[in-house]
Amino acid sequence: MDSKKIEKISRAISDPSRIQILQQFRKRRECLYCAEIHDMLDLAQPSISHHLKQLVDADLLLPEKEGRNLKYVLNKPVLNEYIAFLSSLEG
Amino acid sequence: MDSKKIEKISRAISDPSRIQILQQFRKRRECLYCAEIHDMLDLAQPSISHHLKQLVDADLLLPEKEGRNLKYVLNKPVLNEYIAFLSSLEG
DNA sequence: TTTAAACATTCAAATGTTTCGATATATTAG
DNA sequence: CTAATATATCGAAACATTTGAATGTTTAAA
Repeated sequence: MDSKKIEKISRAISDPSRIQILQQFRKRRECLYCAEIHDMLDLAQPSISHHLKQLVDADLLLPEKEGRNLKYVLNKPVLNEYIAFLSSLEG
Repeated sequence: MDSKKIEKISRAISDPSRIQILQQFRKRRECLYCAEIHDMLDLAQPSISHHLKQLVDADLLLPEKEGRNLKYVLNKPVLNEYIAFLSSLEG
Protein backbone atom coordinates (compact mmCIF):
# COMPACT_ATOMS: atom_id res chain seq x y z
CA MET A 1 0.00 0.00 0.00
CA ASP A 2 1.51 3.32 -1.07
CA SER A 3 1.75 6.56 0.91
CA LYS A 4 -1.00 8.24 -1.07
CA LYS A 5 -3.44 5.55 -0.03
CA ILE A 6 -2.27 5.60 3.58
CA GLU A 7 -2.92 9.32 3.56
CA LYS A 8 -6.40 8.92 2.11
CA ILE A 9 -7.43 6.21 4.54
CA SER A 10 -6.07 8.15 7.52
CA ARG A 11 -7.92 11.25 6.43
CA ALA A 12 -11.11 9.22 6.03
CA ILE A 13 -10.80 8.03 9.62
CA SER A 14 -9.95 11.48 11.00
CA ASP A 15 -13.50 12.67 11.57
CA PRO A 16 -15.86 12.01 14.51
CA SER A 17 -18.87 11.15 12.35
CA ARG A 18 -16.91 8.77 10.18
CA ILE A 19 -15.38 7.09 13.22
CA GLN A 20 -18.89 6.63 14.58
CA ILE A 21 -19.93 5.01 11.32
CA LEU A 22 -16.96 2.66 11.38
CA GLN A 23 -17.60 1.73 14.98
CA GLN A 24 -20.98 0.34 14.04
CA PHE A 25 -19.15 -2.55 12.43
CA ARG A 26 -17.95 -3.72 15.84
CA LYS A 27 -21.42 -4.36 17.20
CA ARG A 28 -23.06 -5.63 14.05
CA ARG A 29 -20.81 -7.63 11.81
CA GLU A 30 -23.33 -7.49 8.97
CA CYS A 31 -23.74 -4.63 6.55
CA LEU A 32 -24.86 -1.14 7.46
CA TYR A 33 -27.71 0.66 5.74
CA CYS A 34 -27.46 4.28 4.74
CA ALA A 35 -30.78 4.96 6.47
CA GLU A 36 -29.43 3.54 9.74
CA ILE A 37 -26.51 5.93 9.54
CA HIS A 38 -28.93 8.78 8.98
CA ASP A 39 -30.71 7.75 12.17
CA MET A 40 -27.62 7.56 14.31
CA LEU A 41 -25.85 10.74 13.14
CA ASP A 42 -27.43 14.10 13.86
CA LEU A 43 -26.51 15.52 10.47
CA ALA A 44 -28.34 16.62 7.35
CA GLN A 45 -28.62 14.07 4.56
CA PRO A 46 -26.07 15.70 2.23
CA SER A 47 -23.49 15.69 5.03
CA ILE A 48 -23.97 11.99 5.60
CA SER A 49 -23.72 11.38 1.88
CA HIS A 50 -20.45 13.31 1.94
CA HIS A 51 -19.00 11.31 4.83
CA LEU A 52 -19.94 8.00 3.27
CA LYS A 53 -18.28 9.12 0.05
CA GLN A 54 -15.05 9.77 1.94
CA LEU A 55 -15.11 6.27 3.38
CA VAL A 56 -15.98 4.68 0.03
CA ASP A 57 -13.35 6.71 -1.84
CA ALA A 58 -10.78 5.57 0.70
CA ASP A 59 -11.90 2.04 -0.05
CA LEU A 60 -12.76 1.34 3.57
CA LEU A 61 -16.43 0.75 2.80
CA LEU A 62 -17.87 -1.14 -0.14
CA PRO A 63 -21.28 0.12 -1.29
CA GLU A 64 -23.97 -2.24 -2.54
CA LYS A 65 -27.14 -1.05 -4.16
CA GLU A 66 -30.32 -2.75 -3.04
CA GLY A 67 -33.30 -1.29 -4.80
CA ARG A 68 -33.41 2.35 -3.84
CA ASN A 69 -31.48 1.68 -0.67
CA LEU A 70 -27.74 1.48 -0.24
CA LYS A 71 -25.85 -0.73 2.14
CA TYR A 72 -22.21 -0.82 3.06
CA VAL A 73 -19.82 -3.54 4.11
CA LEU A 74 -16.43 -3.05 5.71
CA ASN A 75 -13.56 -3.69 3.30
CA LYS A 76 -11.51 -5.91 5.58
CA PRO A 77 -8.64 -6.61 3.17
CA VAL A 78 -7.96 -2.89 2.78
CA LEU A 79 -8.29 -2.29 6.50
CA ASN A 80 -5.81 -5.10 7.07
CA GLU A 81 -3.35 -3.61 4.60
CA TYR A 82 -3.59 -0.33 6.45
CA ILE A 83 -2.98 -2.12 9.74
CA ALA A 84 -0.02 -3.93 8.17
CA PHE A 85 1.50 -0.61 7.14
CA LEU A 86 1.20 0.71 10.68
CA SER A 87 2.70 -2.45 12.14
CA SER A 88 5.63 -2.21 9.74
CA LEU A 89 6.61 1.11 11.33
CA GLU A 90 7.57 -0.68 14.51
CA GLY A 91 10.46 -2.42 12.80
CA MET B 1 -8.65 4.40 23.34
CA ASP B 2 -11.50 6.86 22.84
CA SER B 3 -12.83 8.30 19.58
CA LYS B 4 -11.26 11.68 20.16
CA LYS B 5 -7.82 10.11 20.29
CA ILE B 6 -8.49 7.90 17.26
CA GLU B 7 -9.45 11.05 15.40
CA LYS B 8 -6.31 12.89 16.45
CA ILE B 9 -3.98 10.04 15.54
CA SER B 10 -5.68 9.52 12.18
CA ARG B 11 -5.41 13.20 11.40
CA ALA B 12 -1.74 13.15 12.36
CA ILE B 13 -1.12 10.35 9.87
CA SER B 14 -3.16 12.00 7.11
CA ASP B 15 -0.36 14.10 5.64
CA PRO B 16 2.38 13.14 3.16
CA SER B 17 5.21 14.77 5.10
CA ARG B 18 4.17 13.19 8.35
CA ILE B 19 3.83 9.78 6.72
CA GLN B 20 7.33 10.21 5.36
CA ILE B 21 8.58 10.99 8.86
CA LEU B 22 6.87 7.92 10.30
CA GLN B 23 8.25 5.71 7.55
CA GLN B 24 11.76 6.49 8.65
CA PHE B 25 11.14 4.31 11.68
CA ARG B 26 10.92 1.25 9.45
CA LYS B 27 14.47 1.52 8.21
CA ARG B 28 16.11 2.76 11.37
CA ARG B 29 14.64 1.41 14.55
CA GLU B 30 16.53 3.94 16.62
CA CYS B 31 15.44 7.48 17.27
CA LEU B 32 15.13 10.17 14.65
CA TYR B 33 16.76 13.57 14.95
CA CYS B 34 14.93 16.74 14.07
CA ALA B 35 17.84 17.81 11.89
CA GLU B 36 17.61 14.57 9.90
CA ILE B 37 13.96 15.27 9.21
CA HIS B 38 14.91 18.73 8.06
CA ASP B 39 17.31 17.13 5.58
CA MET B 40 14.83 14.67 4.18
CA LEU B 41 11.79 16.93 3.83
CA ASP B 42 11.91 19.82 1.40
CA LEU B 43 10.10 22.17 3.73
CA ALA B 44 10.94 25.28 5.67
CA GLN B 45 11.94 24.82 9.30
CA PRO B 46 8.69 26.15 10.81
CA SER B 47 6.71 23.69 8.69
CA ILE B 48 8.74 20.77 9.97
CA SER B 49 8.32 22.02 13.50
CA HIS B 50 4.56 22.13 12.89
CA HIS B 51 4.41 18.59 11.53
CA LEU B 52 6.44 17.18 14.39
CA LYS B 53 4.11 18.95 16.81
CA GLN B 54 1.13 17.19 15.22
CA LEU B 55 2.80 13.83 15.66
CA VAL B 56 3.85 14.58 19.24
CA ASP B 57 0.43 15.98 20.15
CA ALA B 58 -1.14 12.81 18.79
CA ASP B 59 1.24 10.90 21.05
CA LEU B 60 2.73 8.96 18.16
CA LEU B 61 6.20 10.40 18.73
CA LEU B 62 7.95 10.99 22.02
CA PRO B 63 10.37 13.93 22.02
CA GLU B 64 13.63 13.84 23.94
CA LYS B 65 15.81 16.85 24.39
CA GLU B 66 19.51 16.31 23.91
CA GLY B 67 21.37 19.53 24.38
CA ARG B 68 20.12 21.89 21.75
CA ASN B 69 19.02 19.03 19.56
CA LEU B 70 15.76 17.15 19.71
CA LYS B 71 15.25 13.51 18.95
CA TYR B 72 12.09 11.48 18.62
CA VAL B 73 11.18 7.88 19.30
CA LEU B 74 8.11 6.07 18.06
CA ASN B 75 5.49 5.56 20.76
CA LYS B 76 4.84 1.91 20.10
CA PRO B 77 2.24 1.34 22.85
CA VAL B 78 0.05 4.11 21.45
CA LEU B 79 0.53 2.88 17.90
CA ASN B 80 -0.48 -0.57 19.06
CA GLU B 81 -3.60 0.77 20.75
CA TYR B 82 -4.53 2.49 17.52
CA ILE B 83 -3.97 -0.74 15.61
CA ALA B 84 -6.08 -2.60 18.18
CA PHE B 85 -8.93 -0.16 17.63
CA LEU B 86 -8.79 -0.74 13.89
CA SER B 87 -8.70 -4.49 14.35
CA SER B 88 -11.70 -4.34 16.63
CA LEU B 89 -13.77 -2.98 13.76
CA GLU B 90 -13.54 -6.32 12.00
CA GLY B 91 -15.63 -7.97 14.68
C1' DT C 1 -47.81 7.45 -15.01
C1' DT C 2 -47.83 10.12 -11.14
C1' DT C 3 -46.01 10.36 -6.57
C1' DA C 4 -42.99 9.50 -2.98
C1' DA C 5 -38.69 7.76 -0.99
C1' DA C 6 -33.62 7.20 -0.98
C1' DC C 7 -29.55 8.95 -2.18
C1' DA C 8 -26.27 12.24 -4.87
C1' DT C 9 -24.69 16.76 -6.48
C1' DT C 10 -24.05 21.74 -6.43
C1' DC C 11 -23.03 25.88 -4.19
C1' DA C 12 -21.66 28.87 -0.57
C1' DA C 13 -20.48 29.94 4.22
C1' DA C 14 -17.81 28.77 8.06
C1' DT C 15 -13.94 26.67 9.75
C1' DG C 16 -9.53 24.20 9.79
C1' DT C 17 -4.86 23.09 7.76
C1' DT C 18 -0.50 23.92 5.56
C1' DT C 19 3.15 26.78 4.51
C1' DC C 20 6.71 30.19 5.17
C1' DG C 21 8.91 34.78 6.56
C1' DA C 22 9.93 37.05 10.59
C1' DT C 23 11.01 36.72 15.09
C1' DA C 24 11.65 34.59 19.73
C1' DT C 25 13.86 31.32 22.91
C1' DA C 26 17.25 28.13 24.46
C1' DT C 27 21.70 26.09 24.43
C1' DT C 28 26.38 25.61 23.27
C1' DA C 29 30.95 27.30 21.57
C1' DG C 30 34.39 30.66 21.56
C1' DC D 1 29.49 37.77 27.52
C1' DT D 2 28.84 37.31 22.49
C1' DA D 3 27.93 34.78 18.50
C1' DA D 4 26.10 30.88 16.39
C1' DT D 5 23.02 26.87 16.17
C1' DA D 6 18.66 24.38 16.98
C1' DT D 7 14.00 24.62 17.56
C1' DA D 8 9.46 27.10 18.60
C1' DT D 9 5.97 30.67 17.96
C1' DC D 10 3.41 34.24 15.44
C1' DG D 11 0.95 36.04 11.64
C1' DA D 12 -0.85 35.83 7.21
C1' DA D 13 -1.72 33.78 2.67
C1' DA D 14 -3.28 29.80 0.21
C1' DC D 15 -5.82 25.86 0.25
C1' DA D 16 -8.93 22.05 1.99
C1' DT D 17 -12.83 20.34 4.74
C1' DT D 18 -17.33 20.39 6.82
C1' DT D 19 -22.00 21.58 6.73
C1' DG D 20 -26.70 22.31 4.99
C1' DA D 21 -30.24 24.45 1.67
C1' DA D 22 -31.65 23.74 -2.77
C1' DT D 23 -31.98 20.72 -6.38
C1' DG D 24 -31.19 16.52 -9.28
C1' DT D 25 -31.47 11.45 -10.08
C1' DT D 26 -33.05 6.87 -9.51
C1' DT D 27 -36.20 3.49 -8.07
C1' DA D 28 -40.37 1.68 -6.24
C1' DA D 29 -45.24 2.08 -4.95
C1' DA D 30 -49.88 3.50 -5.91
